[in-house]
Amino acid sequence: MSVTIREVAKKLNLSITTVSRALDGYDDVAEETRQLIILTAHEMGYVPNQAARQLRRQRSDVIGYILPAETPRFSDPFFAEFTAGLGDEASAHGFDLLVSTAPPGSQVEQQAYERWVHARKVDGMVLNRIHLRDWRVQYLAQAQFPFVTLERSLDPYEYPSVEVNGRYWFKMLVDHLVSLGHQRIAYIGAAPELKIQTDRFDGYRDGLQGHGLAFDTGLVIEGDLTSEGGYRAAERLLSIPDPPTAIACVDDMTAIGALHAAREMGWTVGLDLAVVGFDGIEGFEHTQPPLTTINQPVYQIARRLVQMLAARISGEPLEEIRVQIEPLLEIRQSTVGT
Amino acid sequence: MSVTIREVAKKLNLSITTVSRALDGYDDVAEETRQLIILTAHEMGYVPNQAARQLRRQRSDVIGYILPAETPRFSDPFFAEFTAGLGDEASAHGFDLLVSTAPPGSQVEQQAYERWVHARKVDGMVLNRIHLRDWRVQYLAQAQFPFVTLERSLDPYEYPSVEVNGRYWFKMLVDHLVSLGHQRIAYIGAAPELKIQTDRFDGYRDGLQGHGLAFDTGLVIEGDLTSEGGYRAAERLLSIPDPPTAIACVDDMTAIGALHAAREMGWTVGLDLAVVGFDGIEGFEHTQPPLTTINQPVYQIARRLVQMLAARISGEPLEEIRVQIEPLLEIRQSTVGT
DNA sequence: TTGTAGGCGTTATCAA
DNA sequence: TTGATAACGCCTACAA
Repeated sequence: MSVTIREVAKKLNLSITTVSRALDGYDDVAEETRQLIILTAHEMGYVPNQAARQLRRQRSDVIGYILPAETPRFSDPFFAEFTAGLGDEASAHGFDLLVSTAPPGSQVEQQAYERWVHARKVDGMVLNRIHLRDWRVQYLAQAQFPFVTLERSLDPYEYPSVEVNGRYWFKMLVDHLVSLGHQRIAYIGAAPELKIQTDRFDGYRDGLQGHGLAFDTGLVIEGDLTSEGGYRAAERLLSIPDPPTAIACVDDMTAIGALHAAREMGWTVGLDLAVVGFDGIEGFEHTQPPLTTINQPVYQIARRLVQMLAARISGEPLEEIRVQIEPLLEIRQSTVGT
Repeated sequence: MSVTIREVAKKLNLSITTVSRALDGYDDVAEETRQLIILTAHEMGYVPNQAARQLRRQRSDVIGYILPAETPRFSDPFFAEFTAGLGDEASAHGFDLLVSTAPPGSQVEQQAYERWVHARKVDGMVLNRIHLRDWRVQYLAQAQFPFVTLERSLDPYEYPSVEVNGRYWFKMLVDHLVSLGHQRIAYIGAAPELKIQTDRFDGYRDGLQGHGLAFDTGLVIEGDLTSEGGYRAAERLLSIPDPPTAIACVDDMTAIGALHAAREMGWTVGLDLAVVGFDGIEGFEHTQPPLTTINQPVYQIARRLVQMLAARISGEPLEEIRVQIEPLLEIRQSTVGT
């Protein structure tokens, strides 16, 4: 076993109280004593036991993130970039990051939240892929447990969040497509209970309506936020008698799949077909062809979330509780191919 | 605060012992009592406090991974895929994954190891980017703390690891290049203390020697395993009077940078210049042009490591302590462009 | 089959 | 400035 505070105290003929306080930097320990303690503790290789400290102080200095995915995929670039931001900013605040993965709405997910939140394994949680009505938000809000979210549910609670106006910016994408002359614009979406789906789909319809274009349910397909889903959906869309000239995808992963399908079916994306995504995932500017998208700074958003969470945990007031992030319309060759 | 075992016991007029045992599935509790306890505990929303349990049982059910990077980048595809494997397999064994990031050899790194290992925040550690002599390996081995590594240091300890024969497979890359007629083959490497650098560089020289090609120090540059490093190195290599016709890169990220630099300088990679990488990072088959590389299953490797670590932690014997993984030579257009 | 009690290693209260 | 001592919540001999 490791060396305990008791052993350090015994060696110095001091009480554990004094040792503890010296090490924690209280000012009611004689400077001389403090130096001696610090030195000896270091020499003996003393490191405070985290479990004991945690039990006593009622906090863990850990924040948690449970990746909401059917099949656990940290390697999805969105999650990778998001997790990166969480990890980096957490370190900066003296927190460690505990991660896991669970299918949304599953038993596993509930148990994970219980184990972490209720059992105090973490001091705060980060959520994304929020649902219109989200049990996680309800659970955490009711438990009065610190948490932050990317996007907000409709549940009426006060909690810090970062948002991007998906409706407004998706409309921008449609505007862009229309300005290029497109009239038949398809939409590949996601599960209807997801906040981003609702928002972006609304933006899609706003866009059509704004230009007097008819809304055609035959041009709307539900994907699953993976490239496979995008692939299958695009395959279907491009096989109908009167195929669309443009495909607007709810996110970049979906768009990648659509690009892939289109290429395989002999279309030249950027010329006879336009494809757009939403997210601005790093690295996706190198797809073939480069993808037109709404670029939101995922990494920065994650860091911002952790900053807010840290403030929440330490009880500091937040200047802004609902942060609005402005993304950028990034026009690339998937819509304006040479 | 959350509800404690004591409150459950009080409510049922039972001792906490009985409650504890019933919940932990011991068989010396009357079936009737057990059912009642389980029901009430659930109703009251009781979840055992992790800190207390951890303090008592002397384990945390957490495994740790500290990302060895100068600047914290979880979004580097290698780390993303690696972390993905760790997280997924950890879940499967009932472990959570604690992640952080620290510059190799830094104070921060040492402190992180102390905090996690010595202070028992984790039950085991996963290491990669191993050095020829690696203080982490020495530290953990001497502390008799469970850990596993991707690649092995030369330190003489017994510990589970997964390896890929970098020397052998890098030679395969060179063989491939030579078979295409290349005579001036450059090498962009990494810091010399890294095991992968030594191995792969040895393979590079083996390759040259095997074909009677001279080793030219002017064609060797040290990169840093980032695409920026690869970019700068390739820029220099392609600016010398008698530039190489092929560039072999120590890893895929470096190769991406090299591709980028070459393209910007007007070379057509695959035709007037060949570029190869090493790692087989998922998604890099879509670079422009697709990258010839040694494809090692990073995700699978990570999972295997966690399996071994889990066995180590629970004290189960390991059938194999040094696992050798066979990667694949993946020939793509960066060497055989159309 | 159930209960009592000690201790895991800290921190914090209070007294000296 | 320092020291006894009581929690924190749980598990587990051991006793009943």
